[in-house]
Amino acid sequence: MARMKNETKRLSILQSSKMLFSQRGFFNTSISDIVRETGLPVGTIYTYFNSKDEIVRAIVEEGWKDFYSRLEEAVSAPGSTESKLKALIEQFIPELLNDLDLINILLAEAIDYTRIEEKMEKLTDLLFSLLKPVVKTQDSLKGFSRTNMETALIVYFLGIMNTVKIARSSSIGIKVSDVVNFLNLTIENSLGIKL
Amino acid sequence: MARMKNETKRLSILQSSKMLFSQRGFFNTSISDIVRETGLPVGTIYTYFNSKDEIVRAIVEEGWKDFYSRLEEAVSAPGSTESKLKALIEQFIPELLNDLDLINILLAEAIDYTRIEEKMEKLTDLLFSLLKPVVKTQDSLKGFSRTNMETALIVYFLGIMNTVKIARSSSIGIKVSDVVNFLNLTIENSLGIKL
Amino acid sequence: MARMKNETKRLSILQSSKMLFSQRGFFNTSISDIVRETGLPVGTIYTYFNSKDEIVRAIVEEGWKDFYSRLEEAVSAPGSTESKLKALIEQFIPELLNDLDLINILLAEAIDYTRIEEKMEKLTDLLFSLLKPVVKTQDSLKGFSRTNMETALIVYFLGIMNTVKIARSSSIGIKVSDVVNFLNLTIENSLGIKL
Amino acid sequence: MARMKNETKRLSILQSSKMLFSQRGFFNTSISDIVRETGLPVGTIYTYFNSKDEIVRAIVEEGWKDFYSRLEEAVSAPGSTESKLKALIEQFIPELLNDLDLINILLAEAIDYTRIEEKMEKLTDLLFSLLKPVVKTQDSLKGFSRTNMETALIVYFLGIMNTVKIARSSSIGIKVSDVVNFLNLTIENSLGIKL
DNA sequence: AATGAATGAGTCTTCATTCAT
DNA sequence: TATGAATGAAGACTCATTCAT
Repeated sequence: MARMKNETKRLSILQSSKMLFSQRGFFNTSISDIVRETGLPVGTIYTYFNSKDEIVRAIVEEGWKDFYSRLEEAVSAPGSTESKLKALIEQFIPELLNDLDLINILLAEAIDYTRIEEKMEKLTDLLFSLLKPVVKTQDSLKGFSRTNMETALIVYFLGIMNTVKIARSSSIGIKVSDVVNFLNLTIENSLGIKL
Repeated sequence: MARMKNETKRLSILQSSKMLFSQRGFFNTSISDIVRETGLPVGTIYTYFNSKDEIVRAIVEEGWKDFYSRLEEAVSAPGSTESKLKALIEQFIPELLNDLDLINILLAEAIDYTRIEEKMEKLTDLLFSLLKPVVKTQDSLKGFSRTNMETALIVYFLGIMNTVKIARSSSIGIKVSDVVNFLNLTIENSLGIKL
Repeated sequence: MARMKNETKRLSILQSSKMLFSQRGFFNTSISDIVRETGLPVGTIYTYFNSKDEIVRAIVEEGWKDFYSRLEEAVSAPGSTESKLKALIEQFIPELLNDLDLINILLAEAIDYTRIEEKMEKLTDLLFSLLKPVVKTQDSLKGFSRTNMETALIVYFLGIMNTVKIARSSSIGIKVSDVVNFLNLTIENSLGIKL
Repeated sequence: MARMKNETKRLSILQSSKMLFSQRGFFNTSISDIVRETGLPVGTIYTYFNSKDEIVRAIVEEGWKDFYSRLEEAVSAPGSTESKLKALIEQFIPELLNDLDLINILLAEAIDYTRIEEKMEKLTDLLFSLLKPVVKTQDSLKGFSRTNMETALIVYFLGIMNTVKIARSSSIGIKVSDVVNFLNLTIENSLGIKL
C-alpha cells in the first residue's frame, strides 16, 4: 500500500475518533464505534494505533501542536507586542475556540491522556514572555506578581475554553464572538492599550 | 417494624463515591470499587441509589446546593454590595475551591449528569443582580454589555474552578490562595472598590 | 387481624399475581411487581406464601379445582349422558375458556409448577367414563380404541385451550364461541347425537 | 485473511441451546449454561448471536422454516389431495411431533419470541387450501363454515403438539404414533376418505 | 405479627486487544 | 500486511428470600 493511502487512513481514524470522543466522550465511544464510523476493519485501527488511549493522545497532541507551534512562531517573530496581542485575540484564540471538538476532548474525562496541565504551563510561559514588557509599565497591574500573572493567564485560558464548551449544550446564549469580545475588552482595559 | 433506611449508609456511599469519582473518574470507578471502599454489599448500594448515575447526580446536586443556597441567602440578605463581594471572595469562593473533589466531578466527563450549564446560568444571574448597581457607576466598565458581563462571570467561574482542578496534578505552583488573590485584585481593579 | 382481613389479602395476592403471570409470564414477573400491584409489603406476601412458586401453584390448583370439582359433580349426578355433554359444552368449557389468565398460566413456561399432565389425565378419565356408553353404540367410532379415545380427549382439550390462548395476541379472528361451536359440531358428528 | 465465521460453531450453539431450552426452559437456562454445554467462551456465543433472545428466535424460525417450507412444497406440488393428506399424516406430522425439543420451545414461555400465532395462521391457510375441495363434497361437513374449518385446524395442530409435549413428562401412555393414529382416523372419518 | 432494608450469588452483555489466517 | 473472529475478565444491575426491628 502506498504511503499516501496509509496517511489517509490514519487521518480518517483521527478525524472520526475526534468527533466521536467529543460528542459522546472517550469512555462512551468504543473501538467498534470508530470501526463503524471509519468503515475500516478493527485490525486496521490497530495497525495505526496501539491502543484507544493512543488515539486520544494523538488527537490532543497533534491538535494542540498545530495551535501552539504557530502561536509560538508568531510570538517569536519580530513585531510589536500590540500587533502580536491583536493576532492572539483576533486569530489564534478564535481559531482554537472554534475547534470545539478539540476543546471538548482537552477538557474532558480522560484528563490523564490529555496532559492539559503541561500545555497550560507552556502556554503561560509563552504569553508571560510576551506580556512582561507591557505589564511593567502598567499602573493598574502594579499589584500583580508573577504568580498573579500566571494565575490570570491560566484562569482566562481555561475559562474561555470551558465557557465555549458548556455554551454548546445550554440555553446560555454565549457565542465564541462574545468570549473573544470579552477578552479584547479585558486586555485593553488591564493593559491600557487599544487593539 | 423492619429496619429503617439508614442515613449514615447513604452518606457513606456518597462520600466514598465522591472520593473515587474525583480521583479515578466516573468511568474508571466501578460499583465494586464503591463496594470495596464502603464495605457495604452491592445490594445495599442499590437500596440507596437506583444506578451509578444517580450516585454522581446526588453528589453533584447536593454538593452544589449546599454551596449555592448559602450563597444565595448571603446575597439576598441586607447589606452593602461591597460586604457581599467580600464574603464571596473571602468565604464562598475559597470554600468551593477547596472542595476539590466536587470540582473534579463537576467539571469532568460525565457532564451529562452534572448539568453544569444550568448551574452556571443560575449563578451568573445571581451574581449579575449583585453587580448590576456597581457596574453602572463604573467608568472602566462603560463598554460592558449585559452579555459581556455574563460572559465574564462564567469565564471567571469556570476558569478558577478548572485552574484549581489542574493545579493539583501539575508542577504549576498555583494554590487556592493565588486564585482567590487574583480574583480579589481583578474585582478591585475593575469595579474600582477596595475589599 | 381478623380472619376475614387475612383472607382478603391472600386473595388479593392471588388475583394480582394471576393477572401479572398471565400477562407478562411467570419469569418476567418479579415479587416486587406483585408488591406494587397489590400495594402490600413484601414481608406480607411471604406470610401468605412461602415462595413465588407457591403462588403460581395456588393459582393453578385452586383455579383448576374450582373448575374440575364442579365438572366432576355434574358428571356424577344423575341424568342422561346427553344432558351432561350439553352442560359440558355449553357451560363448563366456555367458563374455562373464558378464564384466559388461568389458561395462560396453565399452558405456560412454569409448566413444572402447573402439573398439567396430571390434570389432563384425571380429566380424561372423567370424560371417558361419561363417553364410554355412547362410544360403544357408535358406528363411526368402531375403530376407536381406548387409547384413541384418550388421545382424542387430550388433543381436544389442550387444543382448545391453546387456541384461545394464542387467539388473544393474533390477527386470527377466532373467538371462544367459535371454539365452542367447533366442539359442538365435532361431538354431534362423531357421537351421532344432537345437543 | 482473518478467521472466517464458523458455521459449525453456530450450529453447535443452536443445538446445545435447543436442548437446554427444551429441557429447562428459556428462563431457566443461562448463557453460562450454554457456555458450559458448548464448551465455547462467552464472547464467542456473542459473536454468533446478539442476545439470548436471538438464539431462541433462530432455533424456532429455522426449525419451523425447515418443516413448513417442505410442507408447502409438497402441498403445491402436483398430485391428488388424498396423496398429499397421506404425506401430511405419515410424513410431515410425525416428523414434527418427533422434534420434541422444537415443540417444547414453540409452545413455551417465551411466546413473545416464538410468534406461534403467525405460524399457525400461515399453516392454517395452507391446509385450508388443500382441504377446501374435499370439504365441499362432504356431507358430514355441511355445517362447517370457513371459520369452523380454521378453528378445527388450529385446535388439532396445537392439540397434537401440546399432547406430545405433556406426554413426555407424564404417566399418560400416549406416544407419537397414537397421536398420528388418532389424526388418521379423524381425517378419514370426517373427510370420508381412506388414506 | 408485620415490615421492608439487607443480601450476594447470579444475570446478561460489553469491549479492548490479540492472533490465526 | 490486512483482517475480523476470538477471547474472558469485568461491567452494572436484579431479585427471591431473610430477619432485625
